[in-house]
Amino acid sequence: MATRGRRSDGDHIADLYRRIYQVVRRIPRGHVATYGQVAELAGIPGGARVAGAAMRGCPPDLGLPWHRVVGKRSRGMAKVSIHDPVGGGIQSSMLEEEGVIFTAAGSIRLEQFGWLPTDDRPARGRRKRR
DNA sequence: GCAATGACGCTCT
DNA sequence: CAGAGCGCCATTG
Repeated sequence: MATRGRRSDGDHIADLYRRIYQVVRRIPRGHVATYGQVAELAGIPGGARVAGAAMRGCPPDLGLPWHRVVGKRSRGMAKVSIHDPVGGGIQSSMLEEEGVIFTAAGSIRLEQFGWLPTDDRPARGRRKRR
């Protein structure tokens, strides 16, 4: 599928999607990232929609923390963009459980819970111990 | 290969 | 701060 038809059997999902899942997986608990951020880190600048499409078909087998991915509504403010009333409720509950606080309007302050992809990579071989 | 769709993003009103 | 419109990218039919 997907015009490239490389992997005939199994196939599953495009390698690009896999990269997106990998990015979502590295989001620290208690923080949230936007689709645009995930897409850019995955190698798709401006492909926020693609990240969403990938999340929509997120395989539960990977235990992907998709609930940490939110839609950037305004500068410094994000909100759950899931169209599913049930899934959206689950995501809010999960985030709240992780310590994320929602405003009265149901938005999240990125300046407080926004994930900053900077600290990662101790370089000196010193692995960060979680 | 073209047309339509979508868990988005930014700007203007 | 909230709502509506247009644009961007990849997948699917």
